[in-house]
Amino acid sequence: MAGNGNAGKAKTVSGKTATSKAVTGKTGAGTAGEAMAGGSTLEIRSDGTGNADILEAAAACFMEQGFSATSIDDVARRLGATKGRIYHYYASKTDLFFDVHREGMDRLFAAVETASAMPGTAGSRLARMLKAHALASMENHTYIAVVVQGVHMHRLAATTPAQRRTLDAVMDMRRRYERLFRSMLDTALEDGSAISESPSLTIKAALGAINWMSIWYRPKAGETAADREALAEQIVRPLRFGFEPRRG
Amino acid sequence: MAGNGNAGKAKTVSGKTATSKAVTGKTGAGTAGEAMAGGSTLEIRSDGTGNADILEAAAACFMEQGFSATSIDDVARRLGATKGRIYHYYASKTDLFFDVHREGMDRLFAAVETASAMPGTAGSRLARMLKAHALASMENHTYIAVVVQGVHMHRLAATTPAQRRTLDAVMDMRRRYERLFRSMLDTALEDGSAISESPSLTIKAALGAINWMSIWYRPKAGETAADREALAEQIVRPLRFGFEPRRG
DNA sequence: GGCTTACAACATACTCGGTAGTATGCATTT
DNA sequence: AAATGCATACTACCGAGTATGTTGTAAGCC
Repeated sequence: MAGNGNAGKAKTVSGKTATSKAVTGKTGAGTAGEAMAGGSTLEIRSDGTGNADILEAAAACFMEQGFSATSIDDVARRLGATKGRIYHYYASKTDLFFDVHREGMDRLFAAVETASAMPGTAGSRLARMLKAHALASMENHTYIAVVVQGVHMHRLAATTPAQRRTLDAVMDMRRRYERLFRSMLDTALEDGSAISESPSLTIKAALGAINWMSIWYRPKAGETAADREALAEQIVRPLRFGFEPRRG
Repeated sequence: MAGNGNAGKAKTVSGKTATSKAVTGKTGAGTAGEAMAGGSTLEIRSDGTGNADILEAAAACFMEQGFSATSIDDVARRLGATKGRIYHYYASKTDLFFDVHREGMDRLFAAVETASAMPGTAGSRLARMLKAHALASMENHTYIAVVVQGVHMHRLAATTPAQRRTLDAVMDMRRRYERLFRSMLDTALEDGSAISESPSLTIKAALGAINWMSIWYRPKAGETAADREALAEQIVRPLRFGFEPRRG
């Protein structure tokens, strides 16, 4: 029963001893301990028609009220639906949250990896990545707000058994993401296109400055892509050059 | 009844139509619209013997689990006490949260205002303030984690009537705090001890980078004051000089 | 200095609304 | 006719706030 090849419809489940719907590892026979890129341990429906709306509504609710203050009924209400619809796709509120988180991370990865493949010195590529990160954070700010919240989810959802696994996968995703920036900085340090006394903290400072946008940034009415572009540029500039005047 | 000079014991209350304990504005007859530094609209006991422990426990719980996931019983359990003790001093969970928030802001103000009074160019004083902010954030990281959460409290606790006032006071405190940095940067821009194309975003980036520490920073076992000093220095440095190499 | 009174500083016991999760019903599609 | 894609109805529990009881202690009185 568990592990049949039916890849058409898999409810997002985490733990539980239930009989029919407990499907923890789905895509093929995943050996425990795998950490594939992009595909976490939890899974959604294949065609994202129904879920996209749910994800969108959930992301908005989680952003506005936070995880625990958001009720499933809140999400359903925003959808113009009821709990039944949500629980048809997700086994628990936590699973829903993690799926929003995963979606957000996916979008970040896509944006930043594209930027990292651009030509130029490692230093300028790092700047591009930071700008891409800022831009993606603005364009998907509801999802990214959830991603930010997810950092705190260390002990919170550690209740269910295999739910812990999905959380580990999410945490791993975060680490890999930060490593993307870190390794680019290391390259830049080697070829002299960047300087840093403590690369780890330099990255944390830069990413922190941008992630903090999820606190204060809200899209203005009539905001254009050019506006966001300018904003991203202006938030990255002080990180590149600092506020100390340059002489020479 | 309301507004008597009894400054010895005032329960922290926000709204409510209750008879005996509704004391919203206490220190003298505060005209509505005042924005005094340090003294918010809500108030605690004068001698902080009993509350200090409550604040400490509450800050720890709020940091670990967040506001809405923390129950009053959680705080009481950490205190080795019961609800009764907490509700003896605070009228609601929200009031408790705001008091932790206020305490955190008070400590930040104290640290940064001291730093801003130091000699040197405006640019170097700004750097000192940022470092002081980082240091205070580490030394009071439980409280500061609550302060960070407080940013999201816009719509959340807007339920009770006069509770809204205390929230406004808190928000005002935050703005004044950021303005401390902003005006110092403006001074530095005038005398040429700092550069910035967009002062507002430069401040947001710098403060964001440091505030983000409340996400990843946790005191190590056996950590010394010198360790924190070094950490503060290393987090501020990239903000001053950037990661782009300086020529000349 | 004893006695009482009153209040502070809690603990205990209870209410009651909200919420996660479940069970089931029902229409539509395949 | 079987499964999908929901909605409706129900349960069980947790948690905020309240009401009330209990103990220590300082104050007033003689």
